[in-house]
Amino acid sequence: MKKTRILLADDHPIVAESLAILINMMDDFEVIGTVNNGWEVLSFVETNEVDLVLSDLHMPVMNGIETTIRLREKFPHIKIMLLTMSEEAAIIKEALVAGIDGYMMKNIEKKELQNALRQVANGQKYYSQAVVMRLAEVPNPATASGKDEIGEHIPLTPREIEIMQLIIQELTSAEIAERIFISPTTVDTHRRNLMKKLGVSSALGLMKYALRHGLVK
Amino acid sequence: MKKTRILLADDHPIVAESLAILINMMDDFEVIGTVNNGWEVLSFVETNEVDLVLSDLHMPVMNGIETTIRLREKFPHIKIMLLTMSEEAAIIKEALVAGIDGYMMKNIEKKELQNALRQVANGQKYYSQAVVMRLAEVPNPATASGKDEIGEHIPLTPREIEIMQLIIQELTSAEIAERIFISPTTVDTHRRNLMKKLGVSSALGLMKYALRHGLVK
DNA sequence: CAAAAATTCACTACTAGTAGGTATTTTATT
DNA sequence: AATAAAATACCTACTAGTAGTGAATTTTTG
Repeated sequence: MKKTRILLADDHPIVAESLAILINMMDDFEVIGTVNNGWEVLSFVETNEVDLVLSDLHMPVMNGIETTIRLREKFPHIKIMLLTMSEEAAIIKEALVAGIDGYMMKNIEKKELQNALRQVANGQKYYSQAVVMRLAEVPNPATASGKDEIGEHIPLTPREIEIMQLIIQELTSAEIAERIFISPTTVDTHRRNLMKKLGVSSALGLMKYALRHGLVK
Repeated sequence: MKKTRILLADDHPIVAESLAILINMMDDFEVIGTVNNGWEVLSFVETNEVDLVLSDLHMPVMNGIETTIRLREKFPHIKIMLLTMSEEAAIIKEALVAGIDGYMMKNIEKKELQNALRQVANGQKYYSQAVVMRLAEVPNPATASGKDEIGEHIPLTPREIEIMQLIIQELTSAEIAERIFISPTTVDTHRRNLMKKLGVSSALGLMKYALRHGLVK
């Protein structure tokens, strides 16, 4: 089986070297070169057969995104992954628009890196959890704080969920009763039980809860 | 090597069946059961050794997110992946908050599914490209149709917007009046004008409009 | 089977919201 | 200054939702 030929781009020699060692330990990849910036990437691929570029985002002469865009123009078949310290959403989005094949944080483990490389070499995309979390504006469970905004989970019965969804569809209690063949007073009972359980005092409160907990789209 | 035991949850039998066949063709996974909704997931895992739940998002009795939350409480070791048609950012975010291990569109290929399953079974997370693209608010090059369901834009006055936001915060007309130093009857007038303008007939309708048009977060 | 949970229904009472109409004052625009 | 748009305010009337309590029945669970 032919090894995937990787070009490393990083302005920190130590990082590049250790990455090269790590990758060369994998038996389906080989690092065929390391360069220090985007310009060198472009000139390297002119004269060498490269399958995948694994690049840092921040580089002195030409950064990873700029490099991606230019590489895409002349060598659309070459895969490009960014390996970076930055988690800024704006930057991640730029990279995605530029057509990046993968985006990872530098704190990943060997195994994950291998998976990521395989996936991208295979024509798929790869984005690490931290990237997705940042885009979703969800605090990274590993990195930070602890409590999240969703609040505790309160168990609702199937019937309650059903009725809540109908309430949110703006049906009146009478209409709900007709729809599911129960008495209007029963609907009101469920309604009150729901509000009491969830600690809200109106249909709006129910809707907010439902939205936060994915009970409705 | 022990196979990873997978439980499928999907309310469409055809989907579940074909998925089961597909997965059973992989030699490191086996489908040990298929169920139709979230409740059945919860009862199934009570009596069976399940390593990974591969679930649809939209299910009649209990949807994928709700299921995730409840499963996390009692069986934190079980991996959960959502396989769905929905690409709505809000839903994806809910799923992430709920602690989902993977999120994929239903249009993926076998190979990608296998990668995803391996990755998650291995303790990592997996998110398909469409998911990340949606979160980044980048139009998916593959899917990208264009128009979305936002509907026409109706001009609201600043005061109306202000009052609508207060309504959505679940303040009563009296409270709103007190807050912004006008008469309760005036608040009611704005309220009615809003509903008439937007063609809705309740505060819930107002909230839905506000959500669709980004007037509230 | 027995206990617990869920679902069902009814009664009363109160209140906030919905619906319609009308009218004055203030602010913005030409 | 004149007109249009927005914001203000009140009236009546009706209705749907909110709140408390109590209880019977069915389903689920141990």
